[in-house]
Amino acid sequence: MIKNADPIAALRIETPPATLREMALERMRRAIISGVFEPGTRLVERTLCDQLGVSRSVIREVIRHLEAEGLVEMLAKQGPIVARLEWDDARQIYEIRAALESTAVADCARVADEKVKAELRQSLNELDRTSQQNSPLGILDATTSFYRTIFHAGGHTIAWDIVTRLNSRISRLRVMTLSTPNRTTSGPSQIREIFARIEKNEPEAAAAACRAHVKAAAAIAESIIGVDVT
Amino acid sequence: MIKNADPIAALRIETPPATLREMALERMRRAIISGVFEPGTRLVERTLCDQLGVSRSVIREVIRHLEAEGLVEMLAKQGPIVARLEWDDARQIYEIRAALESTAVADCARVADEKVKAELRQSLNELDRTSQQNSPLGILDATTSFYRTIFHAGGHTIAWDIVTRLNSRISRLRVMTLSTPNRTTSGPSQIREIFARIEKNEPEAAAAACRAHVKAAAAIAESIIGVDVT
DNA sequence: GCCTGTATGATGGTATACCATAAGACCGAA
DNA sequence: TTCGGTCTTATGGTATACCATCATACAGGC
Repeated sequence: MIKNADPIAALRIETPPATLREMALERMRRAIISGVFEPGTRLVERTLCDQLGVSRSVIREVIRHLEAEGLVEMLAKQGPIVARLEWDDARQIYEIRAALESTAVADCARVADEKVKAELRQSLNELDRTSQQNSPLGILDATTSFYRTIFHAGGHTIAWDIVTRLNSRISRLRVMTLSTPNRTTSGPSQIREIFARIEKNEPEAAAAACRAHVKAAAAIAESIIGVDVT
Repeated sequence: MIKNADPIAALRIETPPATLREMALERMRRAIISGVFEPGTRLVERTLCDQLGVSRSVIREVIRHLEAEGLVEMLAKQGPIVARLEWDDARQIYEIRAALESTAVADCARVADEKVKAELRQSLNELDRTSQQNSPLGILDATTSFYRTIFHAGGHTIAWDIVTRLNSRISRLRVMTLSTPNRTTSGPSQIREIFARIEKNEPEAAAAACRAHVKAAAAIAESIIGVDVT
């Protein structure tokens, strides 16, 4: 690391990112993603004020943010609700993920050095651990960190933002997908395949493996929710 | 069209989308995209209140939305500024566009019927007209409508949202790119190539043409702003 | 009994008031 | 002249007040 090349920068006092709004945003987002608020649930502003202990200004600004993220929908004359997810949207999201992730994986395979590979290996171990424990949330975290490493290694920070946002929109679906019995075993093996190709620096093969992985996830998702999930 | 199969639906009174916030959002977005507010410009809330004639609540919620869109950055303890665009970000955006647009183009080429092709042809005519007039903004509109048709024909509505949002972040760059002399001629010809492949329903060739088009745009953009645009 | 009109309460849209803080101007002393 | 301190003010963060509107419930007439 070359971090201490600039010791002066290290002196900077970190401003606590602790505006009420940011905290509320984080809580709300997690609440929606983790399913505390079901899709379609009305988000009554004054109620949220009580629940989060902040004023309506804060709540409303948070809702604007979540709206732009696609996690919240505004019904005219009725206010915000947790966005519903139609299968067609989910299908598209999986397609986009396939495109972005396979591109990132390929680039990662091109440039991956030992350091990156070590990080990936660590995520894989975490993945093994969590999938043996049959912990969907843990698997999700491990998978996330695996892909985060890949995207950042290839310099795809913006694509990573997009993927993160898309994933939050299908989070419930992902958890359900991960709970599928055969997924618990096939998922990790597919990810291992991606890593194997990256390790050998084979961009095309890695990308193909990645596309297969996403495609499999999409297929399982479709089989679970079939036509629509409200 | 089977529209009048349900004449009752036609009775529905369209709710005017006219909340102050939505109007303000639209104005602000256009102002930023069209360059009325330069990148880095501070967006002082009270000033905007006067300029738009609305209250701070509205302005702040609009800023939250634009922040989530990536058009506005928040500086801690300083407030919002118009997002700056680093070349690396622009580079990534062009890459993502290449991935999403080529996928959409390929799908469009697979399913395009006469109706879609007619729409595309119309956009192309518009493109010719505007590029002869040397009107960058007109060219942008025509190109946008060309791609919108493509994305919607293939059912890529979410990808279209993403691309739209990404494009707004590099809008200034796009206008500058379009003003380049050789771009004025090469751009339309590349788009015509894409259309020609779609017309013949050749997905692979269409996608390749699309990638070439985006790549060329990115190259010109890079040559213009080189290392960074603040 | 059902339909219609009305009243009331809940809710979102909008505006404004208050506060803490940080940046900049100003001033005085070494 | 320059450094340090203080004061002012601009600004964002937060809370609250007010209003228009919509949904629900209820009452009355056919």
